[in-house]
Amino acid sequence: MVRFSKKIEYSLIALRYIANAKDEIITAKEISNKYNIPHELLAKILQKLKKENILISNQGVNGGYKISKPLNEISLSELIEKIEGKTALVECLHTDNISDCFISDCCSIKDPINKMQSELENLFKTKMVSDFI
Amino acid sequence: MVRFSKKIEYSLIALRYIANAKDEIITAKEISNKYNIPHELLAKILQKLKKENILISNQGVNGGYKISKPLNEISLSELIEKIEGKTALVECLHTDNISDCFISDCCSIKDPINKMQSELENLFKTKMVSDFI
DNA sequence: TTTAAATACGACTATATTAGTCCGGTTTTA
DNA sequence: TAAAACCGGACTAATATAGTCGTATTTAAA
Repeated sequence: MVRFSKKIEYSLIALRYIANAKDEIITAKEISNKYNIPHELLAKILQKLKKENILISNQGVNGGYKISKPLNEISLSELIEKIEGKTALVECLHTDNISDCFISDCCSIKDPINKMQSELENLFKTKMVSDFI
Repeated sequence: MVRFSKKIEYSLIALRYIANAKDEIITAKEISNKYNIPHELLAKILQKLKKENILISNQGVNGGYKISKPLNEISLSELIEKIEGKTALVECLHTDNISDCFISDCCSIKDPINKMQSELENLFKTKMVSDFI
């Protein structure tokens, strides 16, 4: 019910590794070899992190990735959202279109779940990626 | 990444409904009709809740379910564990057999994730099912 | 004592999500 | 110009979740 996806797990591992290397450029291959992470999958994740401005990339031979900002400035919340997109605790919260939820009239559990949602989000906002190294 | 399963959602809806009915006996059919929840699925969930001593059941004609203890004595944590079983944030934490995790030597993210796990568990322990009605 | 309405239980199927692969590109350095 | 890296999208595989089906068993009432 609450579980990090592989993408998040691999992101944490990779970010830690790249950050530790300071300004040295790190290739996807190096990380995937070291941690036995499928190369193509990791490559995708790093590309995403680059697109989201968490990493900086160099193409071509001797290319690779560098960290673009300190890990204590990236919250778990931000990482999850950028990797997986926004998610909600229950489906009917996902869309603003409440009418999608055919039990909305009689279903009063929505509001408390909403509150729960914020509490979780707040918790994830206070956790920085740097806390996971 | 963090989302209630339908089972949890349906459990909350059903528990609330049954608890509100006080000592009146409620059938799975009544709830599934009212909230458009697949009957067989809800029935299974109620049977599980009975097995876990959250509900009391009567078989036969005029049978159904009653609540066995106040909802403010059932934590979200307990409900989730009883419905879905124990889960961990990342897979290698799931089993005690650390050696399963082939990156355990070099993967230092495990401990912080463990801590995160406890924080989430604590949060879920403080939330009672009664908070969701 | 039979029937109908309910729970009980396990096996099965369908759907959705997640994880991982493949392939054809582009960029860049040696 | 070749090799090594990133880039990107479509595809497949594996797993988890959601839902169905069939067959018992129990029990109240006709």
